Amino acid sequence: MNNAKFATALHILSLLDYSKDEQLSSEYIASSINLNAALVRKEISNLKKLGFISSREGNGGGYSLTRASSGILLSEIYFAVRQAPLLGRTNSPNPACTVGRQINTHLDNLYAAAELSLTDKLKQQTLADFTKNFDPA
Amino acid sequence: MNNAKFATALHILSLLDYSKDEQLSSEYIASSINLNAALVRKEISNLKKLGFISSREGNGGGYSLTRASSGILLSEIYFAVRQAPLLGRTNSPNPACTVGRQINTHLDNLYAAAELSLTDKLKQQTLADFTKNFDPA
DNA sequence: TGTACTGTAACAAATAGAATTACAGATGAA
DNA sequence: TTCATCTGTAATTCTATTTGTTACAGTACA
Repeated sequence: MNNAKFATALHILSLLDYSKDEQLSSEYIASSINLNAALVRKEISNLKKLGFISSREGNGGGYSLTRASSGILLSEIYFAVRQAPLLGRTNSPNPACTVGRQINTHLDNLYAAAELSLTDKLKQQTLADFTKNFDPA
Repeated sequence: MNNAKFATALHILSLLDYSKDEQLSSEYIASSINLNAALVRKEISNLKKLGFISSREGNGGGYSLTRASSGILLSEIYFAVRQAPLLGRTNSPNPACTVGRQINTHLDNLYAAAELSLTDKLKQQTLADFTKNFDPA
């Protein structure tokens, strides 16, 4: 995870939670994140598929949360943007070597356990918990 | 962490632990990982600085572990190769926006807590624990 | 003195990520 | 009905990161 997807997704969702009653445009969101509006729409398209966000096209349209932020776990957001193993990819080692032949199995187990401890932690906090950190000013 | 550094480092250290009494050459290690020998030497140069490995130049030279594998925590290996925040980088949001101005502080806190839960997990296992998973065949 | 190594730098290639542009389609309002 | 304002999405370029390659100086054993 060397990209900014998690930060971007959480920023988007925080904004939508923070402005619960309005539809926010991709342009507005993009200017808050300081990112291209098309990229925002792309990331939102992913978050829509997963049911976090709904959109309205056309004049006056925009985005809003579909679920209560108090029910959205940060771990769900993590899974929504996760695209690669947390600890990086593995190599394609030499099967003729005792260590090479077995290491990816052991790495996979280790990575799974490590990632689980991280997601367990993220499970303890909701989007609502996160957004209530923000000072209204 | 979208690279294979952790897997590579752990592979190198596993080999050295597995062949405790011999000096292994970068060529040998590279062929087990299926990686270029110069890259192996480069990663080893990092692990040397941190005291995990010592080397001997010249004919018959190579690499060996300097510390007992039972005293090397997997969390130490993680820190040795860590180069970016685990959950990815943050954006450079708009300071004129209430959310934008504050989000990186909150993200940093969250990232720190999440990473800690992962490293705590890795702390529970040593290199020796890891290598004893390997069947000798 | 030759051979087998490490150490390291310079460079090239491949891949991934981010940014840009463009435009079709939807929708509300004048 | 027509205009302006949006979303949705694809195509493309740009940039950074990661990996791979080559080369060669320096070290040490035989």
